Amino acid sequence: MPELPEVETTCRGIAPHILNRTVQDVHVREARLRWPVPATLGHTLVGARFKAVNRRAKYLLLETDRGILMIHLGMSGSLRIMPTDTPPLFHDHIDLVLDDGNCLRYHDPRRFGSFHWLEQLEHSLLDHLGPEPLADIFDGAHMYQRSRGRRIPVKQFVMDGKIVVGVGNIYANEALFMAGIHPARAAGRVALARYEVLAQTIKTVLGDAIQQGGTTLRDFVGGDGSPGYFAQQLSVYGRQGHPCKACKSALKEIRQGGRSTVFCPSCQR
DNA sequence: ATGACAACCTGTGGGC
DNA sequence: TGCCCACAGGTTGTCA
Repeated sequence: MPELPEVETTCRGIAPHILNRTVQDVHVREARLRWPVPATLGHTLVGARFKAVNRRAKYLLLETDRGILMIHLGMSGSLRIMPTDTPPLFHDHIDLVLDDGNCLRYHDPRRFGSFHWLEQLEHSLLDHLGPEPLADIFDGAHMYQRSRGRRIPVKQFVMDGKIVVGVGNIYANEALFMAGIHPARAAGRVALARYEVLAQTIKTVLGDAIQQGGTTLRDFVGGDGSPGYFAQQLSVYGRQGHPCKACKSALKEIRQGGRSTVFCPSCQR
C-alpha cells in the first residue's frame, strides 16, 4: 500500500500522540507478519517511553529510551491512534497501549508488513538502502552514474531501493510521465540531462503527495484515520485508456516486473 | 553483478 | 447470483 508519502504521513500523524508517552501494554493478536513479530515484544516494550519518531525509506523508526521499534507497512498496513477501548476490527493485529488512554493500533489485511526490535539503529534490512529521494545527495548524477551499462527498464530502475528508496509503483509512473521518459527505456540509455529532470520530478511528486497527506486508493489512512488526497492529482496511474492530460492521446498500460505501468506513448520517449 | 521470477497473504472486481 | 482468475500501494530470496 504505502509508498514514501504515505509512510511520511503516518510518521507525522502519530508522532505528536506517542512522543513522551509510555507503553503500558502490548497486544499481539496475530504475530504472523512478513517476519514473525518477536514473542518478547511485550516484555521489551512495556515501560518504554517514545523519544523520537523517524522514517528511513519506508520503515518507521519509533525510538524509545530502550531501543527502536522498526515498522514496515507492507502493501496494506496502517497505523492509527485511537482510544484503547475501541473494539478491534478484523486484521487489527497489534496494539501498543499508551499511558493516556489511547493506543497505537496496527491494521494489515495482507500481513506483508513487519515489526522489528532494534537495540541500536542497525539492521541488515537497513543496510544497502539507497539515498532518500528528498535529500540533496539524491540527484540526476547519482542515477546516471548508477545506471551505466544497465539494461533494466528505467521504471524498474527507479523502483529499486538500492538506487533510491521510497519510490513505489504509483510515484514511479507519475515521475516518469512528468519527466517525459518512456518507462521501458533501458536505464543505461537515459542521458544525464534527462536523469536530472527525473530526479527533480521524483522530488516534486513525492513532496506534493506528502503535502496532500498521501494517496488513498482503497484503504490508506493516516495516523488520525483520515485518507490522503493526492489520488485526484494523479496524471497517469490508474488512468489507462483515458486521455493524456498534456496531449489528449490515450494513455497506454503495460506490465513491467509484474507491476502495472501507465504512460503516454506520445509524451514519453 | 544483473535480471527474471516466485513467494509471502487477503480482498476485490471483472468476466463468464 | 456465483465462481474463478487476475490483480492490488512491497520486498526478499533464489536461480540462471
